[in-house]
Amino acid sequence: MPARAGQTTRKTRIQSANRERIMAAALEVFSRDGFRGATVDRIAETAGMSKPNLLYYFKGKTDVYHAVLDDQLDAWLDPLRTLDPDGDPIDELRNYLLRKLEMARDYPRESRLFANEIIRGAPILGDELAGPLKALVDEKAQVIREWIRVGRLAPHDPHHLIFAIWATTQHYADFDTQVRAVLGRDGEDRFVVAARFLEGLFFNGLRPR
Amino acid sequence: MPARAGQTTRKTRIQSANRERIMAAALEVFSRDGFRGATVDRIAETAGMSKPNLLYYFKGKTDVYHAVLDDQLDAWLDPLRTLDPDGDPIDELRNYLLRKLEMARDYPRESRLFANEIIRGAPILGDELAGPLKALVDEKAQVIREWIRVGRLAPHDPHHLIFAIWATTQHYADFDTQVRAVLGRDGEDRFVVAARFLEGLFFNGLRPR
Amino acid sequence: MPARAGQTTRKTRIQSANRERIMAAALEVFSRDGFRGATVDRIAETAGMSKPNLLYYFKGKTDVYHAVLDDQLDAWLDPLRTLDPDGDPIDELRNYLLRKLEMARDYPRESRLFANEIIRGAPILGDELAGPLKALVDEKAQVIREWIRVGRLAPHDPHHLIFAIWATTQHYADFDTQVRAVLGRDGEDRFVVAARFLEGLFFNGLRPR
Amino acid sequence: MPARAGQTTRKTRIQSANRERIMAAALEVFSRDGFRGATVDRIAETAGMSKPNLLYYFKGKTDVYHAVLDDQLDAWLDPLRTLDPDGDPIDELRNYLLRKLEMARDYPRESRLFANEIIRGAPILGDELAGPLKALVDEKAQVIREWIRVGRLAPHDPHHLIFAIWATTQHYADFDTQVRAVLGRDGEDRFVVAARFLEGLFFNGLRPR
DNA sequence: TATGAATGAGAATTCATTCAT
DNA sequence: GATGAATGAATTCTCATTCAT
Repeated sequence: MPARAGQTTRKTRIQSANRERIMAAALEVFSRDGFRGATVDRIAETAGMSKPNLLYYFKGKTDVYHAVLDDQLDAWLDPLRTLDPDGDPIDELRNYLLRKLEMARDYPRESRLFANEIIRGAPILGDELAGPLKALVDEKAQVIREWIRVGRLAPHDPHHLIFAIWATTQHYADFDTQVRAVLGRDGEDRFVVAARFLEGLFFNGLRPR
Repeated sequence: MPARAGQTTRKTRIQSANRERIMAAALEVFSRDGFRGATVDRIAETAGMSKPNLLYYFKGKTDVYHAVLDDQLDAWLDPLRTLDPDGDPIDELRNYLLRKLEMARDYPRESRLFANEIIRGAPILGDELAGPLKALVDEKAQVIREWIRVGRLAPHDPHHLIFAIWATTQHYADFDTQVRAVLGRDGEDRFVVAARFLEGLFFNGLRPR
Repeated sequence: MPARAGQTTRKTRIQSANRERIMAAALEVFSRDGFRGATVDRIAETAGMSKPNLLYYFKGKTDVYHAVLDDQLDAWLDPLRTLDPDGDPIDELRNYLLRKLEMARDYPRESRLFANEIIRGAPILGDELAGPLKALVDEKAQVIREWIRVGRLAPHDPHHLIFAIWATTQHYADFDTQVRAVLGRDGEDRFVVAARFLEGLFFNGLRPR
Repeated sequence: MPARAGQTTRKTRIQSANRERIMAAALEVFSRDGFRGATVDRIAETAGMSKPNLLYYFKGKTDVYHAVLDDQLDAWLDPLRTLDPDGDPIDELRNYLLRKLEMARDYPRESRLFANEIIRGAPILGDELAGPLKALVDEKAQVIREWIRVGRLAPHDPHHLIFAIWATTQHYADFDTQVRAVLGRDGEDRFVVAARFLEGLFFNGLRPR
């Protein structure tokens, strides 16, 4: 292997390793403090590097923020993409619901990152929402609509159904502080109860059958 | 009545009028920009007064923030308080749900104010959540539990039911940007559809009956 | 006199006094170090105030720079404006030349300020040059052209004549360091000699008559 | 020739080639942005090499600046050196004047480089001005003085005559922005008109003969 | 020689808060 | 009560220079 290739590889490794360290730190800080609340200093410190060195890898605070959002968006929307038109409607939606809940449990920072961004009015992600996200949701709404048409699902507005799944699951990440405060320290794991509850709510509703 | 008393009264009136102007402005600014993003300058400007004058009425930015949160909290929790143990369970919960949705429509700033606070980890409201809020929710959970016990409601975890109502309704305030982006400009008023959808979801569930 | 008026007056006085202090300091610093070389810190220090206080009066470094340029431009062009079409051509031009030389002697900072700006490509003053300045020069060029037409002045391009007057006089301000270095410490006051020389050069030329 | 020697030779060639590339880039950047406004990054980029590599050839920004000034100074003063005591005074001065004007046209960056340096107070070139430059000017002033003494030139201060030639010619490089703005887009080439004008001014003066 | 990586010292600007009247 | 003036503590970002290879 020629020296050049070796050099290039090592450089690239440091580059990507450092970019990843920064983005991990940025996820941590942005999700906790929001865009305005976050400081480059804190991100650099969290990433274990000097501020100017961080700015060697990213043009500025906004650039880092942008990169983190972009980096996470795909993974964040992945569960919805897997909703299979050919699967069993109840199974598909249950899986989606539970997978979203798992993500709220396992990736609360990502959830809060997006929550912060959207509450702010999505200054960065605005186009992404109106473009790719809307397209994806519209597509899946059509799937749900078809399921309803063939009588395999009770008739409900499909867009708002998706909103409801987002809202109820991400609530356990975004509003975790409140959930914990209200539930107190005792009792079963909140995510286990939440899973059971949401399944019951979504598929059977509150009215006794 | 002596002049002194009159003066005092007038001062008090100006005092409370100005405090209200400030808090209205602060609600506007804090809900839009978050705590860190908000500036005292902006609040003062929105309130139509000078910054030092604002700080004559409140000790500092945090103090204003505190006051606004406190001021709104009662009104914010009011709907839950009206949940009547002696009413019809379905009616009571429907009313609660719809009232919360109306509040998301009519008072989105309050919703975002609390959303921002809680996502940040409720640095100010922490005690309020673990104290009065938990007490209120526990009390109403007991009411729901009783309704379930007597078979007038399908068995679901009452705390998580309340979370679900909060999550699904406040979603239309906090994540309004995303909701609008996904729904696009056409179609029926989103709150009308949301009301119909949530009623259907909560009481009947997705499974065809 | 009502209290209001008194207050307003005092405020205005501090305001304008401080703005003047800042602009005097800025003239000093910008003319010495150029726009890039100047620092707000230095200007503030020279003005005897804190940096944030300076920024209370001006939006930023560029704003101060702008203000100083605007402030000086009028005075700087004043001599040219006084060129009187009805006066004696030789007298008028001699007066203009000598007045410009006096300004180079008495206001070298202003001269260098503009020199710096124009060498940089006149990023701020560009429009001013192509607009008002060009108009003024064109007008006076017409006057000179008329003097030539009636035979009271040897035929020379009037625009370039004005350039030559600018160049030769401002040279003693802008390139003072070089002038002093070349002339050394001894000898007659350089401005006295310059005045005599320029008068001789401009009106008689080098060729023996 | 041994391999070692060949290598050394090649290195030296690369060395001097790179030093020249750097200095060419530095001339470009320093003349445009001034010393403070110029960045090593920009010079390196313009030279097509990395910043650390540039700093391998020069100790620092100041060192590059120094080198460029030194490099250009000789060429810059060359026209004055050619002023021939034995030539025809009018011809000699005309040639000098026109050659300086050509240099302003063809090497405006060099002119601006020195202009910037001298306006700043010649922090680097100071000694050069008071030493070699003064000596050269004094020598040529003596030549001019002799021409005057024998009546072949009208009596004018020789130092200031040289200043006037510098000022009027370099004006077209240093203040090019202003010259263009005032002259507008139309009309004859400004250097052609300037040459004709300066010749007329310097040798005949403004007063009709 | 050459360069990717790293950093300390600024520099501009913002902002909560205080001072003085 | 009200406000113009003032400031210290950040905070973002730039840049000359050094390090390590």
